[in-house]
Parts: sequence; structure tokens; C-alpha cells
Amino acid sequence: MIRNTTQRNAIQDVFLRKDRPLRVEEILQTGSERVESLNQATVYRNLKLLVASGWLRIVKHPKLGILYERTGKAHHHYFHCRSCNHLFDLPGCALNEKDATPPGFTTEAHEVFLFGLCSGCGV
Amino acid sequence: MIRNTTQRNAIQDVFLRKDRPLRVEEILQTGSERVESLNQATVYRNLKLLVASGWLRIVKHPKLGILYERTGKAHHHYFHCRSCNHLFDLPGCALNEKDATPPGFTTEAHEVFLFGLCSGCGV
DNA sequence: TTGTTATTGCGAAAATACTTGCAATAATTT
DNA sequence: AAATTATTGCAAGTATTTTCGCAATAACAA
Repeated sequence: MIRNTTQRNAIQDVFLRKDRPLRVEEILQTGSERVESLNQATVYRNLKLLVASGWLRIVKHPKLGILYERTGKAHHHYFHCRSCNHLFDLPGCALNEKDATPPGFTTEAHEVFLFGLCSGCGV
Repeated sequence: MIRNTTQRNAIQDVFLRKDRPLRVEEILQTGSERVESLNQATVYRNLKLLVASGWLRIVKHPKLGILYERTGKAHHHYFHCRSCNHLFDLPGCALNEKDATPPGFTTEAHEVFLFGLCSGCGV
């Protein structure tokens, strides 16, 4: 039976408050603000548990590596800000999958990653 | 002074023959067909050297991890075939960067990864 | 052909990312 | 409140990928 722990609550709360894909390091660091003793192993164990339960999913970013994000959002692109180093979800899809696919190929999915400066860091 | 070695020649030849981004494992394996003694450390050392000299560049793929590809090609997208597991360059760009970028954000670069079946593996 | 040294092969070591054993703790049931 | 056991913290252990030390080899200059 799954128990309700302050550690797991803290981890989930980090996602709800940040509302963007997060790396393990940031989850641990931000979660530690609420549960001081929060341990890396605990974070990993809970991330695995939350992915298995469908509450989170894994995002593999070409620059940032592995991140975790809340499930339930529609297909979207990702924006990585080189200044604050955060990854943002960009609602919508500006890729014409058909145009992008060469003859003979069958595209089943795609991922788009943008790089630059976010609105908070630009100018 | 940089010398001309059969090992490095074999590694470069793999790229010229395959003409797609390659993982270390495939470089080592294919290169070994020409130079039987070819060692993993030698491959890593030469990849680093070829990247430094501008002959190769690193591609970080969200599924395949780190690959190496010849420099000199125009911006393009990548297609990963789930059947043969190869990564293909797709000439051209079907992403409208402006449409993809939210107000206030500044996009400086982007990467597009498609997934599906290549022409050799589909139907 | 000989000398110099870049390069290689090999095994060990490092770096990174994640997992596990285990005793202690704490959430939940009874 | 007591019993049960999921969960945690900690440290050690895995797994994977890349690098390094070093002696042997081989490319190139002279």
C-alpha cells in the first residue's frame, strides 16, 4: 500500500509550483527547502514511482539530459534558455510533420527543442 | 605534427561511407573491419581530435545519446528509425521558428528529431 | 636507415548517473 | 496504543561511458 509521505509530497509540490520540466538536481535542491533531510536516493525512488504511476514522464533533452515533467499536457515543444538554464514548455506545435518527412519515411512522433533567451532573461 | 595513421584513416572512412551520424560503438565496430586491432580508446582519442579540428561535430540525440557527424552540412533535421536504429539526416527545415517562438522569447537555434520508420524498413 | 615522437593498445582509473542493502523511521491498520 | 511494513537516510555498490598512464609501435624527418 502506498503511503503519504512528506518527502513525496514535497517532490510533487516542486513540480506543481515550478510547472516546467525539472532535473533531478533541481528537484532535490528545491525539495530540500521543505524537507531538509531529503535524500537523493529518495528523490530517485519517488521519481521512478511517480513515472510508474503515470504522474510524471521522462523528457530526454539533447543539452540538459534527463528531466521529469508532469503528464497530461498536450504535445508541445521545449525551449531552453541559455541564461537561466531553465527548460520551458511551449504550447502548440509549429512543425509540419508531413513537410518534414521525406518520401518513403513514416514519421510517428517528433520532438522540437528551441534554444535562446526566455522572456525573463532577454534584453 | 599530426601523423597519418591507418586507424584514423579507417575512422574517417567510416564516416565517409556511412554518411550519417554515428555512435562510438558503430564507429569502433565498423572501423575494426579495416583495422582489426582498433581500440576503443583510439576511437575516442581520434573523435576528440577530429572534433577539435572541425572535421566532425557532436550530435546529442534525445534517444540515442551522443553521436558524431561530419561537418559542412547545412542545418537539417534528424530521423531515427525504430527498426534499424539508424539516425538519418533530413535535408531542409520544416520548422517555422518564428511561429514556434512565444512573445518575449528569442530563439537562436533549434533542433528537430523525428521518429518512425525509414524507407528501408517501412512496409 | 636511424632518430624522434605522435599514436596506439591495453588495462586501470575517473566521471556520471543511478541503484541497492540495511537499519531506523514513520504512516497506516487494527 | 501497538503492530505492521512502506519509506527514508546513508553509504556503498552498479552501470555506463569516457579518460589516462605507460610501454610498445609506427609515421615521418633527416
